[in-house]
Amino acid sequence: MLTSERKALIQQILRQEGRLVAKEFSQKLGVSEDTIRRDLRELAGEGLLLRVHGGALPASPAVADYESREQVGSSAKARLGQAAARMIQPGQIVFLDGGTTNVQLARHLPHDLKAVVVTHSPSIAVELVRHPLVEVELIGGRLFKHSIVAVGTTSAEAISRIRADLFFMGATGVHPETGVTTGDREEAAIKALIARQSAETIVLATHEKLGAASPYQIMPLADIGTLVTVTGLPGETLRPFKSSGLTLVEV
Amino acid sequence: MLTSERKALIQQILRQEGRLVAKEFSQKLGVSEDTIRRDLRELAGEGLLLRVHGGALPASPAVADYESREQVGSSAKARLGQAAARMIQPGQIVFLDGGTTNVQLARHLPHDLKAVVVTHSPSIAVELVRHPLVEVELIGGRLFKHSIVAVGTTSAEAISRIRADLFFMGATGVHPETGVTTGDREEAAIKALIARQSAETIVLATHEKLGAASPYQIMPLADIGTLVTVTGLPGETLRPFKSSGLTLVEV
DNA sequence: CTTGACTCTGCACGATATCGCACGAAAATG
DNA sequence: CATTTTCGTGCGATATCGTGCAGAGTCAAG
Repeated sequence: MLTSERKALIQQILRQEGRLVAKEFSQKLGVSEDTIRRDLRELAGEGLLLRVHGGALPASPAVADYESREQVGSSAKARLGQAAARMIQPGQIVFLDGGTTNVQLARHLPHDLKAVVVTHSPSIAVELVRHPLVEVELIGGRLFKHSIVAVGTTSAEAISRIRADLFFMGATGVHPETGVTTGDREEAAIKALIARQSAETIVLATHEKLGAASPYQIMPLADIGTLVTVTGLPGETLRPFKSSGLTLVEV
Repeated sequence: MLTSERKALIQQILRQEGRLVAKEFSQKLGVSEDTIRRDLRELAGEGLLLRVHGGALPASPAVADYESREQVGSSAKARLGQAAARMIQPGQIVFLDGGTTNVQLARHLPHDLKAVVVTHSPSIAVELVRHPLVEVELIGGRLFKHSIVAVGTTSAEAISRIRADLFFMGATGVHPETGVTTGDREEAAIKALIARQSAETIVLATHEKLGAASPYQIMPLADIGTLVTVTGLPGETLRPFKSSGLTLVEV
């Protein structure tokens, strides 16, 4: 049994049964527990499963994950969201991507702002119910549960019929070389499509995303119009972004 | 049973039933009370639940949940939702309408149920993120904020491309003469369309909706397949429904 | 063929986590 | 106030974890 075969089997079992006990599995395969534990550790390192005491669980697109992300740097995200909300002019058509930062944006939209918000995120849509003057256009499609956004051809088709003034994009990595990246291929494609349909693309990035890279590229750095980030970052972190031609906003 | 599984189960039970008794739960799982208490303490430490003497309560009841708790008959809605959830067979394609009762339905879907859920309600979509085996298809369109559902031609077009086995419909009035009614014209039209695309339409109605009528008719009573309502209603209220040919389920 | 670098695996061992039990404190109950 | 239930903590037994290390196998260069 090859290591990669074993790892593939582990993931298959997690998908089918929703859990895996290290001891039990090692006996079933006739290898030592250590080997299994090593596999589990490595897969967990790649984010492909959730390591727990005694075994592993699927890297659930589950809510625990999403909620924990919501709390990471929440004050910074709130600041970013607030600043971004002020960039919207009355009457504009704005596309809001999913993600916790954009939820903050939605939450901080001025109450007297009249605008049209297009989104493929049901979380954003629910958030905007409170804003009486904002008209919400929901993009449908297959729900990608990890990010809680609609993806797939249905979404792509709906998006291609819309032209927006601004697009507030979420991303898991913003890097001078690899550009703007995210963790899912299909999500990356959808984000790129939305950007093509929008006059200007604005990326909100907390400090831990600057200089980070994820597997799938959405677009090169040069295609972003504006990058909004927090103040107080070291000059060497920001220099490559400043020199790449985009507008850098620190809040 | 892994520790983290137990903790996940605790949170699920709190979402579904709104409370958990330590002693009772420990017996159900066959572990000591101490273990459960430890779990509860740790989860409470992370702010994931509210520790109370004898057990635990949900930490931050979700908005829909909170609202339904304040209304009369919240437990009735939960009961209806629970009963409706059991009517779904594995592998079926189910259309879920918006509304608080259907949120309860989504929350009570069996955790091991593999099915496809189609919905034009972003609230339902967000709720279903927790169900790893349920594939969610989101219908897009203009958001009608009062009911938090997507409506309009975009939605209609998307709906017309889908055929579902079951449709769980929400309504504000169910009356022997005026049929099933709701408060918005466009919403009524969308509901009627979904019903046409579905093999069977099931209406969940709490007691205050039976015999009530709203301005816009969705469909006559005869076009409903099943009406699910609570037990203990007077015979004269139910008689006209029983004689109209639909299946009446009391839970 | 030999050698050396590399990977995979299993074992040993100390560190950590989990769990049930015991006991006194605190809270609910009547 | 007395009784009962529940709670929190300390403790020991057991399970699980991570790491260091050594043996076996692979592979390519010499």
